Amino acid sequence: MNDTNTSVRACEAGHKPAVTETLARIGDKWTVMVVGALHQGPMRYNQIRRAVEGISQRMLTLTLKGLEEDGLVNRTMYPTIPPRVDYELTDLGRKLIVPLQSLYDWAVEHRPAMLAAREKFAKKQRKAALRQTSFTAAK
Amino acid sequence: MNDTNTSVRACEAGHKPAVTETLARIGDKWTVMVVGALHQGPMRYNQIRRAVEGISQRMLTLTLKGLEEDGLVNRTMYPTIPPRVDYELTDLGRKLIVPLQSLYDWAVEHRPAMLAAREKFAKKQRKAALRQTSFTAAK
DNA sequence: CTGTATCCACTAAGATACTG
DNA sequence: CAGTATCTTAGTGGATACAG
Repeated sequence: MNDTNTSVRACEAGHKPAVTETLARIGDKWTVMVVGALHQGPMRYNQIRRAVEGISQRMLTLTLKGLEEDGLVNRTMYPTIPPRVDYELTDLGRKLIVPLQSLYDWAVEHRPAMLAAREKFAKKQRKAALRQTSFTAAK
Repeated sequence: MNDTNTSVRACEAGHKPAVTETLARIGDKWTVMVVGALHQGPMRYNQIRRAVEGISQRMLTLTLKGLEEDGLVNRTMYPTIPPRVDYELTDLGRKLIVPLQSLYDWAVEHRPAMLAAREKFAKKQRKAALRQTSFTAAK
């Protein structure tokens, strides 16, 4: 979501910046959730807000602006009273769903393994901590 | 990288937390780059550091610890002098490369479109800004 | 060589209040 | 309804120094 000042010079090799930069946008937590919500069709501001449930106005506005800037969503404003603004995925945005979906699938499929690994890791850490205490016990 | 306190209750529908949580880990900038570097095979600490080029010791250590905790990389320590520590992707980590790759491909393929969209957006913003100045001119 | 610990700057994000 | 503005806080990340 930030400018490309700090992120870009982080890596110089080849076209890796492309991934980094792109991931910085679409890998963002709120971005993913908003795109996910919008997947179902065009939505209004407060509809998205309710769908995502937990996002603040600020973050929703920023996220939508970023997505619009990158041509991933289309913003249509009806200057009626009360005002009405629709957001919908562009072609580009819809294409993004594909890799996002595969990431989603990976997450769903391998989350048990990750949780198990974390359990196991925690146990190893406890044993290591115990070994430490026996050294530092006196103090 | 944070705990699941703020993130989880953000969405309530189905198993969406899985994505959120997982994305928080693997969508991280450094995580992606480290996994990418490790893709080529087992590497030592400073090898990774040089490969990623731009990562600080702190972030590399934190990233590796997170990856190890989630069972994505394997850490092998040889208590020799000087010490030597190898990191390599686990099976789980190698599987992660697949969706990551599709995201990478998406980034490479559609980055031009995104950049173009950003250009176009900037122009629209400039016009809007000009309209503003004519209103606020006096002040 | 492979880390850990401390300090510091920055900014991202939430809460709140206000505008068109 | 759809935002914008501002304040405050918590976390991220870098630099440096030091330890095993």
